[in-house]
Amino acid sequence: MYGILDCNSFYASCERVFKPHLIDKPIVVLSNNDGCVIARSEEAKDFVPMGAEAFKYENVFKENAIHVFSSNYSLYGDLSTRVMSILSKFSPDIEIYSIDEAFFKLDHVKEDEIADYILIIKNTIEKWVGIPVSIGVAPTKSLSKVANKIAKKYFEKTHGIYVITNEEQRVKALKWTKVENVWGIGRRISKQLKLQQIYSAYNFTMLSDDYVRKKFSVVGLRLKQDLLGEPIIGFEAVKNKQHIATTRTFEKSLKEYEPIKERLATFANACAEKLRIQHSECMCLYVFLKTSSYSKVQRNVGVVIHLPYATNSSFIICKYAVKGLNQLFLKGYNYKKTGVIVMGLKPESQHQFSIFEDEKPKHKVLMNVIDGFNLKCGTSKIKIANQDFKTWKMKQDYLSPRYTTAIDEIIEIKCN
DNA sequence: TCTGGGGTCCTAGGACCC
DNA sequence: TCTGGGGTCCTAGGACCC
Repeated sequence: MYGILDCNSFYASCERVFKPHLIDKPIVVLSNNDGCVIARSEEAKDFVPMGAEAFKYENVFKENAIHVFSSNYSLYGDLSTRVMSILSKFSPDIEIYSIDEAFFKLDHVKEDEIADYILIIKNTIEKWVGIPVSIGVAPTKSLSKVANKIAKKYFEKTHGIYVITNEEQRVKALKWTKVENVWGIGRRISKQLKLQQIYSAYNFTMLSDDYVRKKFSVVGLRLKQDLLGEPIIGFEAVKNKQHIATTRTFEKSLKEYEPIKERLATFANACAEKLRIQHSECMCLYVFLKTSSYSKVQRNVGVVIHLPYATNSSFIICKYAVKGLNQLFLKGYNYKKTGVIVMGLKPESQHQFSIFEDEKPKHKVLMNVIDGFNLKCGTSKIKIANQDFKTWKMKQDYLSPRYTTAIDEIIEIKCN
């Protein structure tokens, strides 16, 4: 049996952990630069759609006494780690699927004890971390997702947990599930399915293999079989990333070359650091530069740069990223976003030397020292010279403290 | 003035090999 | 009129996820 644990309104719940007076109050959390809504508590869902532009909804926030937060990834990341580590005490086999979700196996639990067991998991996490969660269990991953939806939807009845064990429950659950809510069926495919009068997940599983295969490829076919109760979608091992991106929208648009170069250098450096964390090197970079997609005058350009040898040196990646920018930058535009994506990743251990290279990959020792120092003394204490001394602030007008990861932002308790 | 930021997998088609 | 039968690798684009 597969379980999926999903934190309820995760970012909003994180904000509540240290502000318990917000329990039962509507909360929204905004994206970087306070751009749009990326998380809503249950209470806020009726007033604000997902992705709503913050500046358009200011009045809605006020009128409905909605508490607004800038995203605080230090806090969410740390609380996520705590949730996952508790879950891993209850199951030897977990697959962290996203910041707020994890699949886990329950082979070690007898079938008739599963419901009790997952209730203990749920209660423990709520008690130890303070994050409410929902858990669905079923014979396959895609069915566990369905079970999870039921657990959330009928909270009063299910207390946030639901188990699909037999065929009757499976069919009932799939008949209840709208086809567009199936994990793996997105907007395009659900639209096509509805044109064929396929409205429920159950209808989808009744289509012929041939038709599904032809129309939606092996991906669709695997999903169908998984929904039928045959575990086809397996556990994913933790793998190194195949590409790594660092991209940001600027708070205000930038016209001049220098500040954009600084941003890009910082992003290139960040990519290099991420590469070193997973012990990979990259063979090429993609650099892009764009104006706001809402502005009248558009410039939206990118370039792939092949490196002479695989590297994860901040200096080299940065140097080539700036070379890319030099090809892309034209004066006279209001640029709003730039970014670097490193691609063609290879394990460091399989470094292919070239005839002109030293016996050690470039800057390896130096990068080790820099990473070690930054780890010990704080991120970005050592930067490269293309970067500014100052920290670029994004718009974060509603940022809560990093209660659990910064000692000077730790919660204060006033005692009489 | 204001509109995140990451990822994955699959397929078709082109270019090449024998 | 007719023109085989395998392969591989790479890329762009489309679909999906959070």
